[in-house]
Amino acid sequence: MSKKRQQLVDTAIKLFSAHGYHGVGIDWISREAGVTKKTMYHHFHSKNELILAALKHHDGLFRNEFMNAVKAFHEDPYERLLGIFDVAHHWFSDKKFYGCMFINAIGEYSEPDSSIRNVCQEFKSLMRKYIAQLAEDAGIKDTESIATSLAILLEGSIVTAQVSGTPDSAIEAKKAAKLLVDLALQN
Amino acid sequence: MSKKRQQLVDTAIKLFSAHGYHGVGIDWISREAGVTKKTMYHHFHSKNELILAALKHHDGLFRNEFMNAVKAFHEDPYERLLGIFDVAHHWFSDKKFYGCMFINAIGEYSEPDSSIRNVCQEFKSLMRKYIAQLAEDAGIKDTESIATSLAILLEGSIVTAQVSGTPDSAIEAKKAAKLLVDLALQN
DNA sequence: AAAAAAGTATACTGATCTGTTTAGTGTTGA
DNA sequence: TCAACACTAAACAGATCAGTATACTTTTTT
Repeated sequence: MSKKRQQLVDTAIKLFSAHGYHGVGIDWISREAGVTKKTMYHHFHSKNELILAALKHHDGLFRNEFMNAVKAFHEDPYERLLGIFDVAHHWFSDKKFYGCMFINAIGEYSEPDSSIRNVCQEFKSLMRKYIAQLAEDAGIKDTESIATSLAILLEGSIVTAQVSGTPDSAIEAKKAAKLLVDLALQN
Repeated sequence: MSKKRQQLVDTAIKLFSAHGYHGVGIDWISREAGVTKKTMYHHFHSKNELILAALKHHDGLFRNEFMNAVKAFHEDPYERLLGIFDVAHHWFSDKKFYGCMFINAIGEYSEPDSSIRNVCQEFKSLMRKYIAQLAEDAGIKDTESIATSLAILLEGSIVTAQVSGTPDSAIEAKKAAKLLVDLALQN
C-alpha cells in the first residue's frame, strides 16, 4: 500500500468525521493530506471510492482498537461483556469524538442498496457478532437476545453522547445493560 | 404565517431528511417548493436559518404526532410507556423513513455551540421529559432512571432501523424495555 | 384608490464542487 | 540503464454552491 494513499485515507477519515461527507471536498482532503488532486484521482477513481476506502479502513481499525481496549480493561468475562460501555465511555470522552462514522454516513447517503450502506451494515453486523461472542464467554444462554439488546443500548449511547456532548450516556447504558445481563444469567 | 414560507419549510424537511443538509441546495428546495429563490431569501436570511426553521417546525410536529399516536395506541399507562416502541415501529415502517432529522443534523454540524445543535438537544430533552411523564403515569418510582434507559433504547432502535433498513429493532428494544420497566415496578 | 408587501422571472457574482488535462519531475525495479 | 510508475504544479471544464440585483406583477392592507 502506497504511503500517499494511506495519508489520503487517514485525512479523509479525520475530515469526514468532523465535517460530514458532503461537507468536505476533494481539494480540502488533498491539500490537508499534502498530496495533489491528480495523485488522489490516481488512487481513487472518484470521491465515492475514497469514502468507501475510508469507511473500510476505519471499520478494521476501529473494531480492532475496540476489542483490544475491552480485553485490556477487564479480565473477567462478565465484566468484559459490560466493559464495552467502559470503552465506549472512553471513546465518547475524546475531544475529537464526532459520533459513529457509519451512522453519520447513512444519514447523508440513504439509498437502500448503495455500497456505502453495505459497508456500514457490515460494520454493525460484525460489532453485534462480537458482542454475542462476549455474551457466550460470560456464560449467557440466549446470546442472540442479549447481543441485540446490548447493541441497541450501545448505538443509543453513541448517539446520545454525540447529541448531548457528554460521555455520561455510556454509564447510563451500562446500568441498564447490567440489569439485562443479570436477568439473562438467572435463567 | 405565509403559505409560501410553509411550503419552503415542508419541502426543506422532506429533502433534508432524504439527502442530508449539505446534500441539498437552496435552488433545489426553491424549485421543489414552487417558489423563487428571491422569495426564499425574503423569508429566510440564509440557508442556516431555513435549516433551523425546518428543525424547529419538525420538532413541534413530530412530538405532537408521536404523543397522539401513543395515546391512540394504548389506554393503560403501563402499556403506554412501552407503547413508544410500537409507535417507533410504525414510524420505522414508513417507506420514507430516513432516521431522525436531528441525529442526522448533528452528524453534519458538529460545532459544539451552534444553534442547530441547540435545537437538536432541545428536542431530545423534551422527548426524554415526555418519557419520564409516561413512566410516572405508569406508577414507576425512579422515573428519571427509567426515562434515561428507555430514551437510550429508543435512540438505539432508531439508528439500528435506519442502518439495517428494517423496523425490527423497535420490537427488540421493546422487549428489553419491558424487562427494565418490570424490574423498576418491583421496587 | 393608493401604498405596502409579497410574489415572479432571470441574470448575475464569486466561490467551490467533482473530475480532467497538460507538462514535467522524481523514484524504483527489472 | 531505462521504462514504468508515482508524483508535483497549475490550469481548466462545466456544474452547482450561497446569496444578490434588476425589473416587473400580484396580492393584501389601509
